[in-house]
Amino acid sequence: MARRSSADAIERATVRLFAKYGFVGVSIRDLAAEVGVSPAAIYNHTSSKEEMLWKIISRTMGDILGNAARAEAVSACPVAQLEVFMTNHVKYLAHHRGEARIGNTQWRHLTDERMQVVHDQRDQYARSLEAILSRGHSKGYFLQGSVKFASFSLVAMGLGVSQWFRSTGDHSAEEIAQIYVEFAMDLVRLDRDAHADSCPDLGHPGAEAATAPRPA
Amino acid sequence: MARRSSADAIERATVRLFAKYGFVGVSIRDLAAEVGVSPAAIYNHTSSKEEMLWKIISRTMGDILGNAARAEAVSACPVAQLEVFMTNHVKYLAHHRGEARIGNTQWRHLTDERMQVVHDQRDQYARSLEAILSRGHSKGYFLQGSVKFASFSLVAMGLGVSQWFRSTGDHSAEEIAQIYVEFAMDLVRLDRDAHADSCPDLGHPGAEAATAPRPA
DNA sequence: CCTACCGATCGGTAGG
DNA sequence: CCTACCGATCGGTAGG
Repeated sequence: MARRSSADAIERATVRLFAKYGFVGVSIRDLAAEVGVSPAAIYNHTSSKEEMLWKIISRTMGDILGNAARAEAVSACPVAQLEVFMTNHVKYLAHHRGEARIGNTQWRHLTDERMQVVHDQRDQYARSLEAILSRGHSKGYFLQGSVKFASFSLVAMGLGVSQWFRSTGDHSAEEIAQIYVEFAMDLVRLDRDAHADSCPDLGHPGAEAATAPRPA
Repeated sequence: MARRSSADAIERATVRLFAKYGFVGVSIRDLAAEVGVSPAAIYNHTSSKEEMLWKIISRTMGDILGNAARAEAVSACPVAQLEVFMTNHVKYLAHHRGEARIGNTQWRHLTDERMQVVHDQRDQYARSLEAILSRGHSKGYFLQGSVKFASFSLVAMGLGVSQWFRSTGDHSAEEIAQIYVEFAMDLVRLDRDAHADSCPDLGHPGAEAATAPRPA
């Protein structure tokens, strides 16, 4: 795992330390020591500490909003959309644990305008999942009517993954994502018969798993 | 809402500010200014800043472990235990939002031994929920076999509540707890027939809701 | 409960 | 990328 450049090494150390000790709990001197340069050298790669935080958070928010957009684009069927959304959600948070922690707990240390941007993006992410659940409920695929709370729950479940996931554990991120897709389908109360009867995109990815009778 | 004493006012301000800006992001001077005393006066009520953090976290962990113990004691039936566990979980986290945030994100700023205590308590909490799910699965009430991940998911869902809940919102904590109990029963795939057939504690609290056919 | 202060550390910069 | 340093702020204490 060769460090390609100081910029890279600094970015990686920043994510690791901000995630562990928080933005305020990490000094420029801590970062410099971790990378093996002088404190002043950090400022060759950034204009301020807050800029480092913003870089991490804005990239992360962009990533997950991209995942959400791809989930909505994958099919006209809310079942397929939910499956892809949840898969992306869990896999991203498992593979970007530090970024997830930072994005969720450290945005209060951004300047006011940036804090507002992040707040709006979080809102947009939750609302895009909520929209999937709403459409599925309208079509009669998802019997669960509390779409707002269901949406919050599914988002929170994924954030939980970012807290305990270890790539060295018994399950890969892929396997965990599959389990969480199953949890999601149960939580929204997928009606497999209703879905099989009127799916607008027959044969979409996961349609078989979503309509086949469940193993006892 | 009269402040009964400075000690009380300091404790409340500490929870509020630690939850919002983090342990390292709040200075003794911030706390003093919030309460309206001099910085030095804070030390009439505590021996150190870390002691203030420990007081909040240890009390909170004790509270939720007590909730978990009461859930296991309420009945011999895992369905009743899960219902009570989830109700307590959601209601406590809705009513102690600041403490929940602090307990979940600020324990890294405790001394090593205290950090270990909190780590063990978090483990114990998750394992007590996991034990309920395991017993329910063995008895054939809960069809979901991924009890570890289901347990993590239910804990994370509750932590989500502590992030967005407002007592001024459309739903009371009680109402939200009921919805989340429903989510939990769906996520573990409660088999209502199996439960009605062999519940070891017929007539336990919630048994009716847990066995009655679901409204369409 | 206060004023006044301790040494240490902070984010950031000057100058090379 | 470095050494050396700036003013500000930190947790905590002395002395009353």
